[in-house]
Amino acid sequence: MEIYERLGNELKRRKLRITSQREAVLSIFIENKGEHLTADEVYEKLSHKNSHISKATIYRSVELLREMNFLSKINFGDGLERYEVRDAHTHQHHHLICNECGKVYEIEEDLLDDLEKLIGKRTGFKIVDHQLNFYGVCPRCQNHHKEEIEKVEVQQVRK
Amino acid sequence: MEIYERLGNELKRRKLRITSQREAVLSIFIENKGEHLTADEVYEKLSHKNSHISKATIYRSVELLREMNFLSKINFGDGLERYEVRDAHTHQHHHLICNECGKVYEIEEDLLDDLEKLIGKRTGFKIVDHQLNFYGVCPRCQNHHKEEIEKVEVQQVRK
DNA sequence: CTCGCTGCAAAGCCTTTGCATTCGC
DNA sequence: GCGAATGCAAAGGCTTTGCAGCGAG
Repeated sequence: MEIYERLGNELKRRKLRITSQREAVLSIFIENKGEHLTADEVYEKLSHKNSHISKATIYRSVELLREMNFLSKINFGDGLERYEVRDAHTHQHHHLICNECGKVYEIEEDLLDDLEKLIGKRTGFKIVDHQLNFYGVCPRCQNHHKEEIEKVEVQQVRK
Repeated sequence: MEIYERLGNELKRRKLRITSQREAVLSIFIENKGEHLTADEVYEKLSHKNSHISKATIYRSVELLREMNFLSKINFGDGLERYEVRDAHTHQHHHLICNECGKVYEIEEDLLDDLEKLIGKRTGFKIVDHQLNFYGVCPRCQNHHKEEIEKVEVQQVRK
């Protein structure tokens, strides 16, 4: 089923209204699949499309879309709340965050399905979602370090 | 090695100063192992010990302690930055968060050591940390749901 | 004695809220 | 037309920052 149709159905089911703003906010996430957008970034992207929706409405919409499972909330520890489309048909994916440059890489496969089931069984939790972040230093930043060390060594040799 | 000694050494190594405030902040985490404290909670716990340290200093200290790997920063999606002691000798643990009551449970074992190594090898990242959160409904809240449903059914039968 | 650290208050930023107006149904 | 949703501006809450004074080395 098409996603905007699903949105309409879900809103009806909850006796909420189908508004252009709600559809527009969802459209930004669909057009930017794979990005982890903050409310402010959604606002900017909408502005560029000459669609002026107030920030208050964006905050209200992303939270609603999350409750209806169209979006996932993610957090990379930078103090901002981010959201991304949640596609029921694809696997969950995870994030690899570089502590130095802040860049976020994605790991496409979901390696935690079995783990999730196991933990659910063992704890009695009805688990509906998980979020896994790895933190480290990406290859690029590792190379920069090496270069700096080499520079220092060269300078010491020159002394 | 004792942890305050490690703190002193690490501060010296970085040519920073050993202050009573830094030790006091770390002490709160040691005395509250297993809790996930916000800056404000640290402030409150210090006040109860008649140790009045300004919030600014607490924010600066927890961030420094994190950089030095004495603390881990964790985020449960409630808009607050939390920290907990990071014990090099014990395994990492994960969090199980109830979407209804907000309670956080801990899963003691670390199931991701191998996964971390695998991903490091495959991506070239030098991974130093990971954070895994599961979200769902805890057994207690599931029971409340059942009771509510039963209530409704009983009322319907009575009609 | 020097320079880093702290405390205080103010500023900054992201997010939420109150309320009048608009608009879906 | 009714009640929900939006927009605006203001408020709220957590965190950071500037700067004077203090204190570790």
